[in-house]
Order: sequence, then structure tokens, then C-alpha cells
Amino acid sequence: MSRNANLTPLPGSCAACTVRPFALFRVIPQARVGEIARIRSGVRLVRAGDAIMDGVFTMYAGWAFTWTATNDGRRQVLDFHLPGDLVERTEDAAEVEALTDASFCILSKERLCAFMGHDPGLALSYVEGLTRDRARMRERLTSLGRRDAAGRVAHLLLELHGRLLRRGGGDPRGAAVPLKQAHLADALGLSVEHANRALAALRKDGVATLHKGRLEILNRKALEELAGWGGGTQGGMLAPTTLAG
Amino acid sequence: MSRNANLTPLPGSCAACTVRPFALFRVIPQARVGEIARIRSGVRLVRAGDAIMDGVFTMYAGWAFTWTATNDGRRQVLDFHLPGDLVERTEDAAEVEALTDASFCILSKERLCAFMGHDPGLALSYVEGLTRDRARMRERLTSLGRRDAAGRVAHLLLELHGRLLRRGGGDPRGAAVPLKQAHLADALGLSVEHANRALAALRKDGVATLHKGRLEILNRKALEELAGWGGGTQGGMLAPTTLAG
DNA sequence: CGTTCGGTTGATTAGAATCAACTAATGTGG
DNA sequence: CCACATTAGTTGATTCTAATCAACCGAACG
Repeated sequence: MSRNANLTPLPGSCAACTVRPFALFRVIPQARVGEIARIRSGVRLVRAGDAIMDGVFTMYAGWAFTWTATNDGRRQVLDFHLPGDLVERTEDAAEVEALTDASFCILSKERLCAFMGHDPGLALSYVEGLTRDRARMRERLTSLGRRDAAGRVAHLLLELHGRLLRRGGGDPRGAAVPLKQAHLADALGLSVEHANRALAALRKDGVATLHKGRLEILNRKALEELAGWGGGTQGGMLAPTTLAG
Repeated sequence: MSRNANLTPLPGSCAACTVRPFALFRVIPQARVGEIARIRSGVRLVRAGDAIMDGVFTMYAGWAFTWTATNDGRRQVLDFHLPGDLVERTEDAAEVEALTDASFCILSKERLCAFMGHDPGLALSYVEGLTRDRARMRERLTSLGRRDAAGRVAHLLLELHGRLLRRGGGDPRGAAVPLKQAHLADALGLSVEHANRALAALRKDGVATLHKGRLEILNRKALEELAGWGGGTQGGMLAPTTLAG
């Protein structure tokens, strides 16, 4: 297999961008898409496992994740980034890494700020994203604080499934989820072995499976039950729109 | 003691507001403070334990916290709100409750949005707050995922101490921290008994004490060691300023 | 002056980490 | 194309951390 087999190039123009309807710039009407060209400062294709050093970018294809190392050398995965997500790599402790081969569109922080300064709609879109991020972190906090291993796994699978569905990926019965068990474990505060056992239990009970990069939901009711799924939509205070979550 | 003994009234004008330097409106120069009067839609004084139903408000005095109930009736505390913090009570599952007697300034969501639409600086200030919230949630996620009980307690105490210091409360050796052990436990995903034992260990080892609403830091080095304290400042991508965190 | 709430302590149990193999894929170079 | 190496997933045994259960104490309060 060629070294670049899975690298998905980006379209040259934002007008043709397939993830824009789910991304920061969704609020820019098609007629004005030309104006955002100056904000883009480049594109990048990276391989699974590569560290991403760019400051602000929009995922185009593939998955990435943000993580941080603890003092004793273990890893906490803080969030997963899907196509359309705006990602900021800040200077602090957190690292960003490509989970699969991935491509993304790098933005100029400066010009983005400037543009938001005279386009409140774009600023609101940015705020929406942050609000949703916070809501997701809160959900995860509840998982790590009060759910057992099976519940945590179930909840994360439902979260990812929902996010994928909202951007047109997968279907009600499953979706492409390229996570390794180690990612699950590190996101959920579990050991790999225990994450494995939780997953095995879901499989044995005919609730869901995660195999070869594919999530299959066999019994949604049971999965939601395990997860203590609130079903909650997470709309931001300043977010009347109902786009990608 | 009178029923209203601890209720701190707000000043009539934003110009005299003692928490504004740490709050959303810090970016409005003193000369233009008059303009934000229209955004305020009222003030409220509440007693410890009261549920807060207002949508968007700035804490003026006292503490509050946001929490959510799990299916099995337990509680997860998602965040603590200190004077100067902007708090949004969204429709979803999360509740906001006064932790002490508290007073705050209610904002009109609509007029706030409108104002931010023509004042990018205010929008940025709002974004800064959200970014910091997210960073704090990520820190906490790391605690719940990868730190043991003592580490979680130590980390939260340091976080709160830092936030208080930055808004002029307390001193390097301690601060007023009105948390009950149950709040600690519910924020950190521990049972009350276990939170108690962790606190007892800190006390026994001369690291820190939390007693009668007061945090005393006896050995900061040791506390940071336990917490795996990264020390990291958490500046937002769009946040060049270095105000309250 | 009894009640309640917050805090403390001990005994027991349960859930998850750790340690230790081992198997199944995936991938690579000869 | 095969042999070997590496990564991902699986399983069992053991240890440990934290939850649960059960009292009990002390201070604040009404």
C-alpha cells in the first residue's frame, strides 16, 4: 500500500468544502465564501500518530484527539476531533495528535480574530463551538465521576455516534469509529484491559460492538440504559441554530 | 442571626462594581460603563441552597455551583462559580445552586448578544471566559481520569486557591473556601467518606487543611506534588489579556 | 436541650488496576 | 510470498483503591 493511500486532499476552494456545513464557517452564505479565503493559511495532510503543531485548524478528513500526560507518564485523552471540528492547539500542556491519517485546513488566528471583529455571526458560530465543547466536557466529567466502566464506554459510544450522525456520517445502526481500545481507555480513565472487558460485556449482551474501526449499535435502548443517556441536545446559550454538535 | 445577615447587596451602578475588573465587562473602559446599564436586567440575592433559575448572570458575592443528577440519583458537581464569574443556566439537565448566600447581577441574553454584536472586545471577553471554562473542565477531566483521591482533592484546592488569588481573595497561605466535604466529593467523583479520608491525610501530613470554610495551605510544594500540578496558566487562544481565571 | 447537619472512623465489599501470558491481526523486509 | 516482528486485542489471577454500610461525635440551631 502506498504511503499516502488514505490521505484525503482538500478542495482548493471553500465553496466546494464538504465539511463547511458543519464547521465554523457554516454561517457564511455561499455568496460570501470568497471573503474567508484570506483566513485560510494553508492545508496539511498528516499520518495517523503524527503530532499536530498548528495553532488553529478545521478538521477536513480523519480524526484527531487532544491529550495530556500526567506526572507518572500516563495519558488522558481530553477530546476527539471529527471532520468539521475547529481545533485549537494551545501552548499549555495539551497535545494534539492525528488518530487516523487526516487532513485539515489551517487558519490564521490573527485574521480569524479580525474577521470575527466585523462579523458577529462568525463570532457567534465560534462561541457556539466553545459552548458545545464545554457541554461535552461536562458530560464526560459526569461519566468519569459517576458512571462505571460499562456506562462510560456506552456513553462515549453514543456521544460519538450522535456527533457523526449530525454531520452525515454513519446511520442509526452504526458508524465508522476508528478508535483503538487504548483511546477509549485513556479518554475514560480506565486501564486498557478494563476497557476491553467492558467492551466484551457489551458484545456478549448484544448491545454494541466496536470492531475494525466500525461501531455497530445492536440494541440502542440497552445502550442508552447503560449510559444513563439524558438524550439532551446541547445548544449553546447564544446558539439558536441547530447544526453539528 | 437575622435571616439576611450574609446577603451582600450589589452597588447600584456598574461603575462602582468591585468584581467588574474580573468579570465579563472588564473590557469596557470606565468612561463607557454607562453603556452596559441596559444589559443588566436585575439583581438577585439568594440563600445558600437555593436553586438559581436565572439564565445569564454575573456572580457578585458568594459562591454557586452547577450540578447534574445521574440516573441513580447521585450528583455530579460540574463547576464552582466565584464572584466575577459569568454563569449561564441552560435548559438542559444542569442545575445551578447557591453554595453560600449569594448575590448576582442578571443579564439580558438578548441585549448582551446585541451589544457583543457591535463590540468585538466584549465578544472576545466572553470567548475568553468560555475558553477558560473549557480548560478548567479539561483539568478536572484529567483529575477524575488519572488521579487518585488525594491528588484530586489537592488539585481542586489548588485550582480554587488560584482562582481566588487572581480576583484578590485570600493570600498565598490560604483563602475562604466555603465548600462542604460533600461538594468536594460530588465534584471529584468520590464518596463523602473517601473525600473525608483524603482530606484527613492532607491534614495529618501537614499539607493543607479545609476547616470551617477556610483553606489553609501548609506546604504548597507537597500539595502541588500530590496534585501533579502542571502550574499551567490557561490563556485562551483569543485571549491576550491575563485577568481572572 | 434535643435535633439536625457536617464531619469522622471502622469493617466489609466491589470495581478496577496491575501483572502476566497469550492470541490475532497487521505489517515488513528478505 | 513467506517468516518474523510488532501492534492490538483478549483472558485470568491477584492486589488495591474506593464504595458501601454502620456507627458515632460535635457543633450549630431553633
